[in-house]
Amino acid sequence: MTTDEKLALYAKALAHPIRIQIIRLLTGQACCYTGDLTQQFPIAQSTISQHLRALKEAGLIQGTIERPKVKYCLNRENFEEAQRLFETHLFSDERFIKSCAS
Amino acid sequence: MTTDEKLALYAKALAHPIRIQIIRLLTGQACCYTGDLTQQFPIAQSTISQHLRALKEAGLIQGTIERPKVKYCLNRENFEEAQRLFETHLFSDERFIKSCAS
DNA sequence: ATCGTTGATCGTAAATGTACGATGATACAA
DNA sequence: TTGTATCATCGTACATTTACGATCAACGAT
Repeated sequence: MTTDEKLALYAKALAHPIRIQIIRLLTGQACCYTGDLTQQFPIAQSTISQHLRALKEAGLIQGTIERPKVKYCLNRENFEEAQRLFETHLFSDERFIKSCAS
Repeated sequence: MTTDEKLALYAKALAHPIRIQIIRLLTGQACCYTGDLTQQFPIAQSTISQHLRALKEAGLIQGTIERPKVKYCLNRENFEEAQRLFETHLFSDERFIKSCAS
């Protein structure tokens, strides 16, 4: 998978306000449970679960079972990779801006 | 529109490899024409045009007519806002990581 | 053994995204 | 006027996303 494809997948995982809020929550605290989120957001539990799966499949979070709950944390390694990709491959101003081609 | 919604919209605009590549191209040079992109990418011209519209509607690029071509540039103001939002609202490590709740 | 709690998964409907070829619009050139 | 070049838009087909309620699975408690 190319860098651009990776970047696009991370961006896709973040392309919904609920998922942004979940990620923001998890950068501000160590972890949370599915139940915390279903209380906090006015959407169905099954929809929350879907968003959590999207974030998990993108590698941005990980869940561990703590019966009867499931605890979610940031996957710090991948989250930092995403951060690094955005910063160095998209937002970097370091490159010389060439004059207009053709 | 909330900050999270803005972030999600910017992320959505970036959620495709072609659009990532277009943005990357435009951070490395001042501008490009639609024709440059249709040559460079192995997809139909109408599809390129669609991706350009998505980026334009998200505010990340802007086009100006230079008959018979159309010149696209980054919308620096909004692009920097996107950058700032990602850095300060998503990727910032500055906040204290609280211990696990509930 | 049955119940209760928690959260994932299924089935489904509506909306959105992605790709293509065809067509339309604009203005310059012959 | 009739082409030519460039790019947007239309129409369309297929896939994906998003949302919901219903159901399932796991396991501790009664």
